[in-house]
Amino acid sequence: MRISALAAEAGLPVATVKFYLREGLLHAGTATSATQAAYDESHLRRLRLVRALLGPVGLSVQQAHAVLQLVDDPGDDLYATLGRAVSALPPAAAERGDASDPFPRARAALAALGQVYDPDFPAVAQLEGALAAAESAGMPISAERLAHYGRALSDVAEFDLARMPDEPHAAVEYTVLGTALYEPVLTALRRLAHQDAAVRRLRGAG
Amino acid sequence: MRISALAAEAGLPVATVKFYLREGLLHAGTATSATQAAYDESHLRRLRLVRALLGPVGLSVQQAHAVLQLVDDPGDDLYATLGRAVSALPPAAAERGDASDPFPRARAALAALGQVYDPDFPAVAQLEGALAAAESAGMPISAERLAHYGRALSDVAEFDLARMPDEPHAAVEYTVLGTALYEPVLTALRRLAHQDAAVRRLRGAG
DNA sequence: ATGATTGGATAGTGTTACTCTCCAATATTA
DNA sequence: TAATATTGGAGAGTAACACTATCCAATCAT
Repeated sequence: MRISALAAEAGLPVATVKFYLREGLLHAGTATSATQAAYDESHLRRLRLVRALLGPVGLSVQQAHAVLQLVDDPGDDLYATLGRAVSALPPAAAERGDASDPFPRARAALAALGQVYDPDFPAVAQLEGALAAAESAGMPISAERLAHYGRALSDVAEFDLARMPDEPHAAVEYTVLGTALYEPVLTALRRLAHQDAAVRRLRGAG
Repeated sequence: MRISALAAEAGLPVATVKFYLREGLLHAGTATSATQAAYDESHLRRLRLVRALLGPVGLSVQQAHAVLQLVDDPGDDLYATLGRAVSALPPAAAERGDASDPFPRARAALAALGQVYDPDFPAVAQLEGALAAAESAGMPISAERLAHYGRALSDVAEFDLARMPDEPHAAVEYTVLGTALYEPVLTALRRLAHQDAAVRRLRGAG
């Protein structure tokens, strides 16, 4: 398969495929001569993944590159790799404040939930940022709400973890792509559940 | 309070505050002369909200404008206003396909969950887009997983709905800002719950 | 043999979210 | 009151981003 066929199958302009090659989002084809290379199914699959990450998931090219690199070759330390990979995904995290207690809101929240607090895990900074944003926007999150949310999402996490593959490479792919691809599903489902509940409530009232 | 004081309190350059005024994200101050205007607490609160929407929540200026306009004056139809407001938030939705069945994946998913399917509600298109992205990236979402996620988020929705104010204006503000500000909290909590579950699992194994 | 296509490089485009500069009118300070 | 600073408003400029277009000599297809 040459580049024009690849681009056509993926539904992209050739120029865009070349751009992804240059940016390292897509591995090069096998050269068959000085001015020709062959592409296969793996390139097509990768292109579809790239499009999903750049489009619906909303990653930048840089973020997608970071994520794909970790999926392609995860290091020895599975735990650290997962942390790094997930930190490449939006939303943006808070900067760490006071050195002795960099993420006070997140620390308190996790303590209340009875969960591990590790300031080096990037999602902690994300939680801090999200809590701080809600607070500064005048809609702070109550402990009660946090507890409720935490319970619901622990439930989701248990489900996901139970289905995580054992083999490290597959585990990283599952975790990273699962986070990137399934989070939008979760937010859409939340909104729809809201709508559903609202409709039932209006019906009951009307 | 003049513009320089307002900007200083909000921690923003004066030029940026002027930019928000131009873009309609911030209401004008009350003019005290041809070249002076006074700003008050309401402007400061609004600036904090705008920063939260543009920063951690990740809205574009356009999206933030749309959201704020609906919060500022919601129409008569509460249900339609909420739909419109939430549709202004990311992630991007799928385009509707075949006219007779524009969102097949979302329709099937909602049927399985026993929830209302209304193709005009924008979150349906978001769900379709997210499901399609996962599928085309090679990680389709099983019915089992969807059911599990749906249950967990219905739980979240029930909690939120029970706390929704009765007065229409307040209800729109609660729903829209709640969605914008609390969704990042939910995704952060999901990631942390994963980490927590993973740590416990590694500990158990090691 | 001849026209089209390729990989590779470089430059250009449209969008977004600011940021800078300028202005005459007004405030503040000396 | 004179000198200096700041204001609201408008327009142009900028940096990052994700492509997109153009060009080239080498090669392929017919």
